[in-house]
Amino acid sequence: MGRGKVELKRIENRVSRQVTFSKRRKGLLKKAHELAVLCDVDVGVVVFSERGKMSQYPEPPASLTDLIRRYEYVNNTQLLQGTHCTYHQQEMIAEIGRLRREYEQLEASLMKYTGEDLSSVASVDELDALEQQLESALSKIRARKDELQINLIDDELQLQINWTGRHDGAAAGEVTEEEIAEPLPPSPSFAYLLNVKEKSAASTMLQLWPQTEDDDGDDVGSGGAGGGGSSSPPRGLQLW
Amino acid sequence: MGRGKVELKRIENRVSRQVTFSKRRKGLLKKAHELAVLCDVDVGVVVFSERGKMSQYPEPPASLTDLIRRYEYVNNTQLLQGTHCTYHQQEMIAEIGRLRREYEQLEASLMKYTGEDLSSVASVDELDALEQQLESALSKIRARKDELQINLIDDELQLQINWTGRHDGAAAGEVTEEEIAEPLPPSPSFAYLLNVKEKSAASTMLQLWPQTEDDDGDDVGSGGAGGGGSSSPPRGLQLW
DNA sequence: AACTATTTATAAGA
DNA sequence: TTCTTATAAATAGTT
Repeated sequence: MGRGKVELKRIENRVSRQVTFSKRRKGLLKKAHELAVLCDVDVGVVVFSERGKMSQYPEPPASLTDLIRRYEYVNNTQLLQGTHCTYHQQEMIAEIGRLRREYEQLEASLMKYTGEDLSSVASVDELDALEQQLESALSKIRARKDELQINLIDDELQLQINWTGRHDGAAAGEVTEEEIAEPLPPSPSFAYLLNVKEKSAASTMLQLWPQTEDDDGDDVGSGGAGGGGSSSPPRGLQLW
Repeated sequence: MGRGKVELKRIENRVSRQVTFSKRRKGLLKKAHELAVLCDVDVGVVVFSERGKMSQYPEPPASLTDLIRRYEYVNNTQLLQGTHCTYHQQEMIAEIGRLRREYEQLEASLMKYTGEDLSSVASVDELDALEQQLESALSKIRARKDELQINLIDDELQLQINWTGRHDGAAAGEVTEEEIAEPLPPSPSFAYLLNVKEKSAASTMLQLWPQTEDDDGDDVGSGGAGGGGSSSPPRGLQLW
């Protein structure tokens, strides 16, 4: 369904494959939900992305687990006890490899921008491009600086006005508040590095625990690494 | 899709429900298959009819079982408790955490140098410092550019001299060689990212395999869970 | 991420 | 169940 037929074979283009994956995964989960609701039956779906991220229907792990139990019962398969650490370990090893590679690339980039190591920039053209980028960065930085300084001046001005004019504390607060440079918006695009919420940026992501919306439900077993840590994170199995 | 919209609620008519179930189950399994093939990912589906009959994707129970195993892993449902796997896993988990954090920091730095995200640079002083660094980088880049260009000119000059003067190829080679920008010195300080030689830089390093001379530190994961791989690597990736 | 031309899926009817 | 057909949905390619 789309601008052309697709033959049923692996999409070779990495990007198309990824895009198609997103679209179709969404579609599949929707279909699963519809089937479950319309026909009042139990449906379970698990999808692992190429990078190992898992999606599932039904949403909360609990139900899928139930389904799996049922599946196992039907199959007389007894596998929730196996001694299979291997698979997960493989994933972790792969993850570590990926992270190292990405880290390396990033570090190389940084070295260029810092001028610390230009050895990877062999051509004049590349140097030109880099130069331009740096100049663009510089202008942004200067703009930001100006902005900050103007804010400071504004603030002082407001302060003076408030001191010389009426002494209304509340009003003063509101006035200055508006233009204060947003202090550290939590840079959402990197959230995934700490947490597992965001999807887009995660070129490198090994899902070590299930994704849930606001979560709490997953009883992954407090045990884990540090053992105790029950207080701080509301999400359990916080490994680091 | 059909002659009328359907609202997403249980179909009350028993027969319609049954018919719809058949059709949609078929559709769902087809979609699952397409997703799996097109995007080269693992997909698992289980459907229980009202009367308890089970359908699944992939077809032979074996594969779905594997998927379920994977699901169990991802959910940590029994991970981290296996007595003998635990130690290495803990190390790997810690390693992954470290790498992610370092990656994050690096990425944030890069964003500053690129000017893409200055939100973490809140003070004028910091901006000043950044500005200076960038200017320093720029001057290095320009120096490097000049150097390259001079080399080019030198080369041409030498060429002309060699053409007009004596035709001694070897001598010409030596003269120009001196100033040619060192082509990609292997950036030793990052060696640890690929290999495990260097110690100094390794703020983040988990030894995953024994140190050997050459090595290509890539893709550890190929070996699959089955892992009969006693033959291939002479150094055996002895992880646990 | 949004758009749209097409292909698919499927509801209803036979 | 299966076939047909009108229509709703999904989505491939594009921007």
